[in-house]
Amino acid sequence: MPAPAETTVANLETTWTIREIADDFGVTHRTVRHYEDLGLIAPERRGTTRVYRRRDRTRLALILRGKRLGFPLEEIRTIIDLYDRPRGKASQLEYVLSQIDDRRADLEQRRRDLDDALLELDRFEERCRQDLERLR
Amino acid sequence: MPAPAETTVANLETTWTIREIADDFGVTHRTVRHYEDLGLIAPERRGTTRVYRRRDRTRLALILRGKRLGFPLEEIRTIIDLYDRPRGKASQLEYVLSQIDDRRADLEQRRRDLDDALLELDRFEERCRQDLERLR
DNA sequence: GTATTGCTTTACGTTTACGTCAACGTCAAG
DNA sequence: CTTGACGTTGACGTAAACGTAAAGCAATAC
Repeated sequence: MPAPAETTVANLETTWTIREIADDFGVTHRTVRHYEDLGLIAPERRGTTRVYRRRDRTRLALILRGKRLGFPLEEIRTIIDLYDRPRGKASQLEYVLSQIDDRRADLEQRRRDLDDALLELDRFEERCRQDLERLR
Repeated sequence: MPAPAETTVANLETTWTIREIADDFGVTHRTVRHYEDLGLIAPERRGTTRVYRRRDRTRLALILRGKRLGFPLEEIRTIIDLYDRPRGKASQLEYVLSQIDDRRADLEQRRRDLDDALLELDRFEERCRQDLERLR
């Protein structure tokens, strides 16, 4: 009988170098370090070398998705901070919940824009297809 | 009996100054001129003064929506060009249709990202509400 | 041992998307 | 007729998001 606990531990303790995660996510190491400069990720150090773990990968994925959505890095940082912020007291939780509402409003505006753009694209394609039909 | 044709013509011929459309869309006149420098809009001139018409407003709306979606201005220009490109011949229409597919793929990726982000936000809010509940 | 490879920091360069003067033309109001 | 109010064209400034080049340490490869 194998010991899944051990492999789980091994997975959790798997580490990556800066070049490795950069390659994995299709960015340059310079980009990763830039995110660190801005405080979006904070890898451990073994001596002077950066050591990246699973949680760093999760963060990087969050950052890159935020970028695909067109958010500036500073705003992405506030989002990450929001997710990471300690929320032991009720007042802190209330604040976090209000922030969540703000973010949701933003995302839903984007979704409206996106759906509009897709609808327009559909109509435009339809017109093009009809034009093409008429040429035959 | 009123003459709707006249009011239609009047509407179509309504013009605006740079400051007016800028204010209407919540941007500065500098921004509008910047878009003109990049070839995203091309207002008429009465002498040296820019004269904006309905189609310029439509374009500006397109540009600003593109920006809210996080597209760079150069990419927005290619999109506008796509919509405006002459497509008399079949080969041109074929090309436009292929471009449409590319754009749709892009937009749908964004929608996936957006839906993921909204789902995460929902789950996070749920956790926060439960934490808040436990404090009572 | 030295050469290569990969990590590090420091620092300046670049592109995008405008902001911010400066200097000038023009037209209606006082 | 001059004073605003708005228009125009440069030209330079700036913030964000990295790119790039210089120079150094550290471990493995030969």
